[in-house]
Amino acid sequence: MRLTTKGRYAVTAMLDLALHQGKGPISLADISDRQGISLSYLEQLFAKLRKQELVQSVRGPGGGYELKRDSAQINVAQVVDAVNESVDATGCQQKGNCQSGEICLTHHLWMDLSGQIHGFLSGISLADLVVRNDVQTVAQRQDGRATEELILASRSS
Amino acid sequence: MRLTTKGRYAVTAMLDLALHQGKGPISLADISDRQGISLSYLEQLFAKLRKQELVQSVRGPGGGYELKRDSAQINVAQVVDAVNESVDATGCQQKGNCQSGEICLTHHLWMDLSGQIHGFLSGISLADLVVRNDVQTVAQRQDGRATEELILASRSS
DNA sequence: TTTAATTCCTACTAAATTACTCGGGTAAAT
DNA sequence: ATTTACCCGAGTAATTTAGTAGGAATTAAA
Repeated sequence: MRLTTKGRYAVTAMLDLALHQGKGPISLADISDRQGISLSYLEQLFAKLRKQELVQSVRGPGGGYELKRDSAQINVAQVVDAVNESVDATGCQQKGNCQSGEICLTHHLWMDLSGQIHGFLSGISLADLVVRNDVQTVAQRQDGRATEELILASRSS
Repeated sequence: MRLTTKGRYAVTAMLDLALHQGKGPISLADISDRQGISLSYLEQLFAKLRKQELVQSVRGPGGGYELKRDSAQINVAQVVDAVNESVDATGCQQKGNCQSGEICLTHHLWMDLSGQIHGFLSGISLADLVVRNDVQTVAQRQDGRATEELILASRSS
């Protein structure tokens, strides 16, 4: 079962994209600033997200990334799956060869858990997250700070 | 979120204990043979399980481990928690300081997921697992093989 | 047409974690 | 006494994560 910073970063970045939808492509530099994720690392994650056709890119100045589908059509499980291998709690990638070719004592338990997690995460779309109160609050804080930094930067120039 | 071989081994070993309950203490060597887990590694895991008072030990010849509580009173979440730090999907150990002291955009999502996983695993006791068909089948295979090996060993001596 | 912004791509690396091994203890039964 | 088993701490190889580095390709705008 892998659910580490990698998967969390991916979901966070995708949610950032969903929140700033309709303003043209969003650059990874913006996401990096807002979410505090290293730019190079974001590039690697978005390479995978693009392969899975969850985002599309626009190159050149003013370019960036956009969701390839509507935010209601992208769920959290898809995003995590795109960057991790899978939301899988078994040790055998569900093959059932966990104990020298045969299934181990707890194989079905981990299969059930995997199903549970996948069911939960696939039931939550980016659109669902966007309208959540806690997400709105944090997003406002992040956008506010970004604006603040812009003002500070323009003053000092 | 950590759910790796470590946690799976712990649950498997505890289930082995539950399956062979009432036959006196079970040695780690037996569990190692049946479940294909390194003996030394099992020792480390059982040190933690003992600290959490999930098992008790009997030293000396004929010794081993027994469940400290009834198998119905021990759930899978407790076992995983005993060896991993926790079944926690957040990156901040639920402290909410994920983004430079404040909560990150997806904090509540991972809190919810953690709750979901914990709820699922804490709803399954060792006793529940023991009576499952798939567990029974594998247990029979494992016990059968152990007996077979005994016969082969006695023949070659 | 140059410049700058941006994605794209590959390789490398530091830190952490996992999944062990090793070597010696300590307690208790025979 | 000897053996069986738990107990304990240190060390280690492999893997993964998280991130760096450097550059090439693309394209909008100056």
